Parts: sequence; structure tokens; C-alpha cells
Amino acid sequence: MEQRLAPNTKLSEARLCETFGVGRMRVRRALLLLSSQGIIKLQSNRGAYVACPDKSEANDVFAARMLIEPPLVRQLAQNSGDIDLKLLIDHIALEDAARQKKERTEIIRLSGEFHTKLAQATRNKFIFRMMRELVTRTSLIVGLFGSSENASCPDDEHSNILKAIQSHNPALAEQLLMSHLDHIQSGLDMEARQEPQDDLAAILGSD
Amino acid sequence: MEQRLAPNTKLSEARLCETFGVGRMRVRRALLLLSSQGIIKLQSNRGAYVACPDKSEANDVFAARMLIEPPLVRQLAQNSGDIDLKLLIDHIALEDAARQKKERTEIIRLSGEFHTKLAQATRNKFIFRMMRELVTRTSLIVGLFGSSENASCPDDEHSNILKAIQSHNPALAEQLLMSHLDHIQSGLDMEARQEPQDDLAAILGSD
DNA sequence: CAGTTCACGATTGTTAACAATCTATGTCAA
DNA sequence: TTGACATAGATTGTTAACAATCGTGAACTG
Repeated sequence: MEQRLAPNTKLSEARLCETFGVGRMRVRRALLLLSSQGIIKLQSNRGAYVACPDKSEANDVFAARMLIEPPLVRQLAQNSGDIDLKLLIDHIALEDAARQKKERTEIIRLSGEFHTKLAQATRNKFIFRMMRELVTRTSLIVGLFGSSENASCPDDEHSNILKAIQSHNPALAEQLLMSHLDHIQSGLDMEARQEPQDDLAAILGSD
Repeated sequence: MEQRLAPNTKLSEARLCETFGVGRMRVRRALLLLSSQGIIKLQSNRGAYVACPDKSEANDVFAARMLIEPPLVRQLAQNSGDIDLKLLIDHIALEDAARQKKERTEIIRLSGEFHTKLAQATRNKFIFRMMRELVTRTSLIVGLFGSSENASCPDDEHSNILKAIQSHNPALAEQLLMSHLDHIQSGLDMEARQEPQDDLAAILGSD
């Protein structure tokens, strides 16, 4: 989620065991779940590797998001009664704070999380899970294909989307979101790839 | 998927081991994956049970489907170039055949699968996975709350949706699909619950 | 007779040893 | 020098024994 582990990084069981201080069973369970979400790839007898989406997969992820998120925000803007607006308002506050403090990894994490919280605001478990999966995958893609400067979303687009929702303007909310997704996607360079890093220093460093 | 295992059925590890002739490890891996998809619930130290969606979850599933499927079929009807229409045409043929032979479980399976194949026709892996999960969950819900006669979708609604897609009529396709989902949902009786069955006779019987 | 407690059996969770597979290194030959 | 082959090490996959937890039923008490 925070792009500290590059795609194709090998995740050896023994290494994860000592890093997190748990037995192999826990590690293998976690790896299986991550692989079922497509975050890592399990290669038989070869181990687990951070997933490395290709160009085509990247396009699929954005196509899926452009299918789901527009009706999602439209619904949020229409039906402001049953939805959890506070969740979004509080989140924007967090984003602003992180941006002022220039906490880079925090900004990246919150940028993705905003979209997850759009889904969470519907109070619909299934929509939430779908968006979380798509957002996670987007993080991988941005880490792979993104130029370093635009790793996070443009500053105030999230805030503007929220305002459109609050003012019950479905068409505007939908349009703002579409162009927001467009900005993210067009900020990617589909040809250049980051090279894989080969250890877990990123995780160890954060303890 | 075929509603042979009622919700709340207990799935004991030992039982599954002998039924499928595999070790506990394989069984536990499978149970973990099923639980991550919400098809079963893993209760700590108590075992695995077929998920038993409640009224609120059922509404969430239909809300999620009504959010995703309309733009999905609209896209299919608009952009008939890159999509896999043959998949849908062949499927409708299978449905017709099963209906003529009055193969009940086959009809139920294919009824759900049509919606999965709508997603598959986009050739987008993520859309496909999301729909598969929602359709599976719908099967559980229909098994729980559905009256026995309308367990499958009305006869020709799938066929009509496909025709609207083939004739590039997005608005019609979207409208047909919405009323189709409405039909399924309104055929449910949210109060009456089927009682759980307590063993795996259904699986054993099919071997 | 009802309610509580204890102990037993059954089931799940964990651990550790073992087996199988793959990668890498080093040797030999062309 | 390069290629293939074989062997050793490391890593993953599996199995089986062990520990922990939970539900049940019997025994006991009020």
C-alpha cells in the first residue's frame, strides 16, 4: 500500500518468520491470502513474489475502477441520508494534515485510502471489499509505472469530489472522479519499469 | 453454487479429508480461501460453517450488483468490438438445452453463471472476479430466502439482455438487466429461512 | 427437579521433523 | 572458454504428532 516493497521482491518464508516473529504456519496462511487477492504470486516450489502487473493488467484495473467508481460517487451524491459522510470529511482533514507536514509515505497511503473510504461510506461490505482490492492493486501499478513526483493524487481533487457529494451534485461528482482517475492513469509511463529490490529492508527499517 | 449445501452446514476437517481423500493441510488451505471469499465462516476453535447471509447482507449484495451490472452491460452494448460475444451466445444455448431437459440443478448453476459470463465477456480479470464473488453469494441468498419455484431466473430474460447487447442498445440492455435483478430480489421472502442441514450428504451423493 | 460444576471426548490450532523440489556452485569435457 | 552435468545447499511442501480449546454429558448439590 505504501510502495515500500517493489514488485518481484521475493518474500521468503524463513525471512518473514524472523521479521515478524511468528511460525511458518502463520506466514504461509498470510501468503496464501495475499496471493488470493493478487497482491503476491505464489510459484510452486519457488516461493512468493510481490506481484508485478503488466501493462495489460494495469489497463484492466483502471477500466474496472472507471466502471465502478462513477456510479459509486453518483450514488453517494444522490443519497446523502444513509451514507457515512463524516468518514470522508475526517479523511480529507487527515490528508491535508499529512500534506502540510510533507509526510510522503503517509500522503501516498491516504491518497489510495480516500477511494477505499468512498466505498466504505456506502456502508456496503461488498463494495468496500472490491474497492479495497482495486486500490491496493493500483498502488502496485503506480509504484511500477509512476514517475516519482506524481505518486500521490493531485492536491485538491479529493476535496473537490467530496464537495460535489456534499452539495448533492451527482453529475459533477461523477465527472470530477472520472477526470481524477484519468489524471492518475495519464501520469503513468507504461514503458519504464522500476527494477525489483531483492530484500525486506523496507519492512525491517520500519520496526 | 448449486445450492446443495445449506447455509450453516458444518464442514468438519476430518470429514472433508476422507470425502476428498486429501490431507488436513489441503483442506485447511481450501477452507481459508473459501472463508476469504465469504463463502464460509471460520470460527476460531469451532470450525468452518457455510455462510448464512442475513437480510442486511442480502440487500448489500443486490445493491452492489445493481451498482456494477448496469454500467457493465451498458459497456458491453456500446463496445461490441473487443468483447467476447460468443461466450454469451454459447451460454444461452446451454441454458436453453438445460431448460428443455428440465435439469434443475444445471439450470440453477447456469442461471448464476450467465451473470458471471457477462463480466467475463469484458475480458477484464478484475471485473470477472468481482462478479463471480457476487454471483456466488447470490446463490447462497437465493437458497436461503428463495421460494422453490423461482430458484432460477425467469426463462427468457437472459436471452433478451443478450439481444439488447447484440443490437447495440445500451439503454435497453441496462433497463432489462435492472428489472431482471429486481425480479430475482422481489422473488425472495426475507422472513422465511431454510433450516440448516448438518452433514455433507449432498457432496458424497454426487461422487 | 433444576441448576451448576467437573471431566471427558472431539475438534481445531500449532509445532517440528521429514520429503521433495529447485538453485547455485564447481567440475569435467569438448 | 563454454557448455553440460552432477552434487550440495537452501527453500518449499507435506505429514504426523502434540497442545489447546470447546462442547457435551454425567455427577453432584441446593
